[in-house]
Amino acid sequence: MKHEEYDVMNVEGGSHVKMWTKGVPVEDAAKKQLTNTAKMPFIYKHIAVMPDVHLGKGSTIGSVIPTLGAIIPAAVGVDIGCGMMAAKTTLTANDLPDNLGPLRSAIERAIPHGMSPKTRGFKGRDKGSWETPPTPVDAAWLQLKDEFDLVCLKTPKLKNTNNYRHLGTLGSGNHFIEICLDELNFVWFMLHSGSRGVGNAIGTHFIELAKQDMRTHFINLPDQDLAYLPEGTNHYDDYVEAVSWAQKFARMNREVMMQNLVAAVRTIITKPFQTHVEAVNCHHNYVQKEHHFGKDVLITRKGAVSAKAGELGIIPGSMGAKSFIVRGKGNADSFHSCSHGAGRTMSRTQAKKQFTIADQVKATEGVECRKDADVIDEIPMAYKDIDAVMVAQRDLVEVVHTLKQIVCVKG
DNA sequence: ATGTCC
Repeated sequence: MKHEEYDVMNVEGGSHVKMWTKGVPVEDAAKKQLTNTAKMPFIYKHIAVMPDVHLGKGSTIGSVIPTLGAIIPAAVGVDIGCGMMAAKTTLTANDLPDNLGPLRSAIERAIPHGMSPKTRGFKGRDKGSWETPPTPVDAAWLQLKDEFDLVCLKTPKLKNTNNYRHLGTLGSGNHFIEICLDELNFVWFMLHSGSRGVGNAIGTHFIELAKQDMRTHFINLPDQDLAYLPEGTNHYDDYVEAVSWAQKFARMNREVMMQNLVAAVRTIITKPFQTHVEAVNCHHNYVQKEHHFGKDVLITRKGAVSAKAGELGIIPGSMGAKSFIVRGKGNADSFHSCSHGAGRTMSRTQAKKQFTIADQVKATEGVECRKDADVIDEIPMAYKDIDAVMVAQRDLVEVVHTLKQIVCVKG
């Protein structure tokens, strides 16, 4: 008899919750949130929970929510299409300079990062968006522009975002750009970012519309952020179109950044090298139509990665910890999914209270990165043990490469 | 996560 690698939580009046969390801690508050989501009448089969699960807004981060006939915009959230991209190069550790500082500076100069204050003249400059977007941005925007005009008709505030000037920019928070070494000392480029201002505008617009629709139809919910859009309504159709465009923007955002990252590295390392020897570009915060157990359904992955049989994905560790390039095993019960990281064990506020700059310096030894007060919340000790997380999902993915970061740029 | 016109 096959040994099941997941635990099952039964929810009265709701669907099952299958949890790949053996050997990793799960907060009670996260279980409560999963129970609320499982009670929604349009959940298809069951909810799948990844080992990095933790409390989110409305529903947990680190979960896969299959739905039939409705969509929950707050489950996708505001950073629509957030995800990872990684590319292997022909460079090895020996090709890198001893001092990695100039390499980090070159990346910081080449790729806008941090917030984009809309007010012009704020502290004299706008770090987070392009003043004059370079050629790769124009080429990418040409593929997004026509649909952008259509989505603007349904999401008016989209016109007032940075949109074009945000394409190929990092953002802030836990978005980052890294140079890593794999187990054979090959150099990889890796980055984490999403759909910037446009996904935020689309996400907040439809989350608000869904909440309004619930009030109009007197539908009571255990949590306002489980407000949904039923299939067959205009709002549903408009959201599906808009969310899909934001996801396309996010994927291209990462591609453009990767192009500019490679160009920036070439200004420092003059030895010729090839890139994209292996390459992965995956969302971990998105919704799309997929086929599971014989039906076309909507799969919302909120902090989870697609892991079809043979499909490559990226599971980043925290700053100073290992990251993994993984290959999916096509596990049907997980709706072909895996975790999107280690998962937090404490809030950012708690981490800043509990740890010092000295702790962060020690934890990120050997990594060329910021070590100031503003990045203490990213300290590895605020995250679950990545090795335990990988063991808990061994029937979902296998590890192809183990990466260790040596340069990290944060927004 | 975004951006400070909520």
